[in-house]
Amino acid sequence: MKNLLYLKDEQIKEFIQLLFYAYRETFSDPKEILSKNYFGPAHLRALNLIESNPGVSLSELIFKLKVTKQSLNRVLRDLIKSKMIKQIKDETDTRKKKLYLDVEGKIFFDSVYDKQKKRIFNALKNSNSDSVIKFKEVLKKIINGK
Amino acid sequence: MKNLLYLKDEQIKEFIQLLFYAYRETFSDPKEILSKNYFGPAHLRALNLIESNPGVSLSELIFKLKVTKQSLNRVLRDLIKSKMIKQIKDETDTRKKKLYLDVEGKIFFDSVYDKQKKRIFNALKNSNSDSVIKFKEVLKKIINGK
DNA sequence: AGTGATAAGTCAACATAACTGACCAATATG
DNA sequence: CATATTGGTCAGTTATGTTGACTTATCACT
Repeated sequence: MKNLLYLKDEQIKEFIQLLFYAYRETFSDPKEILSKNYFGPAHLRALNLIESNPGVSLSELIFKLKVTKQSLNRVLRDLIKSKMIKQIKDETDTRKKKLYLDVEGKIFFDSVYDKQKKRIFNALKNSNSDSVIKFKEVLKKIINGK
Repeated sequence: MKNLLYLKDEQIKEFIQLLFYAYRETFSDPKEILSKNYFGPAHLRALNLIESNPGVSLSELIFKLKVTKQSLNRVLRDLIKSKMIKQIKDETDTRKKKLYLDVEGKIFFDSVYDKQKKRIFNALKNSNSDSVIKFKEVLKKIINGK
């Protein structure tokens, strides 16, 4: 625990590379399915987040994706036009519009997720529950810490 | 080991989200330093790879980054013009040009890496050597497997 | 009831980084 | 010599991001 000698620059640099590859590969898997519907990586990122956070508002989505609302709006327009997502007014604050996958979107996302899932599942299937939890903890520390 | 009941869809979906955030945060840290030199994320990805793989050729870099040579060439032109990287002809195959960080590039990369390092280091400093190795193994499986 | 903040949406102009396709030159390899 | 490979370029296009300005509706507060 106390011995940090193994955490050399070369190790950390390798880590940075691995993060890049892992992200890129995971988000490249459904590329063909997406392009059939004229969607790109930006649509995938939005779909993933809306699916994981049903009822998320536009401003929350902007915060999570770290893009401008003008940029995100273009993507959401496409997704709404093709019935992938729907907006429902928040009851308590009617300014807010909550975003959900629409019926077609759920079907579509299933096929998208199926592609992404395989890669992660195969990587984790030989790890025990404890390793998976630890893995997530480190990822969360990377995200929250600095 | 055999019990995969914990590997539910929700867990895997969370994993996919965490990979997105972890990649984005790690590669956002040096944004300001980069923009001072009129560099963007594409330059960072190239710099990271050339630093980790000194002597890499253009075609190898294209393969690693999964972009077209036209796209990569624009980025490399910028980096060469500002003396960040240099090209050296391969002795055995003079068609190939090996890419290295140039003197200025090494100094510049140090400041870039310093930003990226903190996030990873802080996330891993409380993990033991064994966890770090396991973490890398899973990342590599994600990259290579499908 | 009025003021100011917030949420969503839009228009326009622009920058970055990706793409396709068509070429060319130098060099290596059979 | 013929062909493949490596690197480089030009031109045009697309996707996704940016800034800035402005509107509308709604909420929250005094």
